[in-house]
Amino acid sequence: MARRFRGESTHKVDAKGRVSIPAAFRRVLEEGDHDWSKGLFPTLILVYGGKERKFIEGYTVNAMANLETRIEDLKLGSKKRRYMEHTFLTQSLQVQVDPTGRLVLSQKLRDKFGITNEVIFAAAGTTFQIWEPSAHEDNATRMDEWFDEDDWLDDKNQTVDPLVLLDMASTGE
Amino acid sequence: MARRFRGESTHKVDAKGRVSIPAAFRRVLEEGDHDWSKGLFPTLILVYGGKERKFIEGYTVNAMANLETRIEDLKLGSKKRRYMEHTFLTQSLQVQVDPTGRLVLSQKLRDKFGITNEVIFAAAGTTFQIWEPSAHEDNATRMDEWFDEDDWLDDKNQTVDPLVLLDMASTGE
DNA sequence: TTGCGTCCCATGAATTCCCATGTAATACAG
DNA sequence: CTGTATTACATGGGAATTCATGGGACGCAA
Repeated sequence: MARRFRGESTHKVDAKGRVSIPAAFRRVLEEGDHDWSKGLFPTLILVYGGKERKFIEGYTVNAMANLETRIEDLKLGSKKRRYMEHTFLTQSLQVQVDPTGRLVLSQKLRDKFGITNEVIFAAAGTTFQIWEPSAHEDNATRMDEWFDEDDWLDDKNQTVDPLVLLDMASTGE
Repeated sequence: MARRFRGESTHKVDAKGRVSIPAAFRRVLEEGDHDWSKGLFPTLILVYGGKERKFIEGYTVNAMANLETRIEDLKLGSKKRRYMEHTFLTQSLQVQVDPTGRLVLSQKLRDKFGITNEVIFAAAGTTFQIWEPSAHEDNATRMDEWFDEDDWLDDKNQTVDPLVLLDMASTGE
């Protein structure tokens, strides 16, 4: 399995829409671009579709190729397929990391997500997400609330480690 | 089963955030990194997510691969899964042991856990934890209190050996 | 021309690399 | 078994490199 995106960090967006990609993410992008070799600058795909997705999603070219294959497995002309194509193909764009490790978010993209002068990069395994900071915070808050309000608490109502979620699933260790 | 982390020890954190990893832990990290071979420096994963987790958790790459597999067993797009991804993937980072057996805790990480010039490494079987010293002490105290205040006491209300906890297994936690 | 995107150069800060030292642990010779 | 040589560990400092970020110049298109 290929290397994964990990971690999160905040980056400045300048007047031209340029943003530095976290160095650690660049390594993953390089590994995930079969055309890449040392000295070159990797290509990646940004997906901005999906009404409820409040973030721009970044894919390595390989990961996107994979996703495309899966979409093509859907029945030709079906709603499902059309929808997936609309979300992940139509509303996406291919960009290349520039020599200083940045990518450019066009004005249109920035407007769509309310991005002004900062974004948060958040890793999510095979992809990463680019968030407008306050949207990201909302999301984190909602997650914590969900976890706190639910019933993973033990008898004495003490907080519990997130790992309990795994033990409710199946396969013991 | 692979070698386990054991014991605890205190280490200095220098101005650059460098900390020596206890030598015994390094052996485990080496064994737990399938890519490692003599002369190389093992990779490990640090997890810093989880609102109630007052420590940084260190995983061998193999242990983390294992955890990821279990996360992937959760239903795609489910809250549980999102939460686990957020906690263990987004809020984590991959680091490599350096030639002198150290790792680096970034300023951001140190700030988040209030780490200044010392940390405590505490083994926990398949993982280990890095604590800010006073947080570690608080935790030890709380654990003792939890044990004392609960009902593992026998008829005469005398303290009991922790091993009794094992014999309650069937009762659930 | 006026806004937008691309390319090139610049710079401070953070991070990594390389080398050094004292001390503790271990091996070895007598 | 005992003093000494050797290696392993924990820690520190400075130099070299990478990162994140900013600015100017140029070309293109509406």
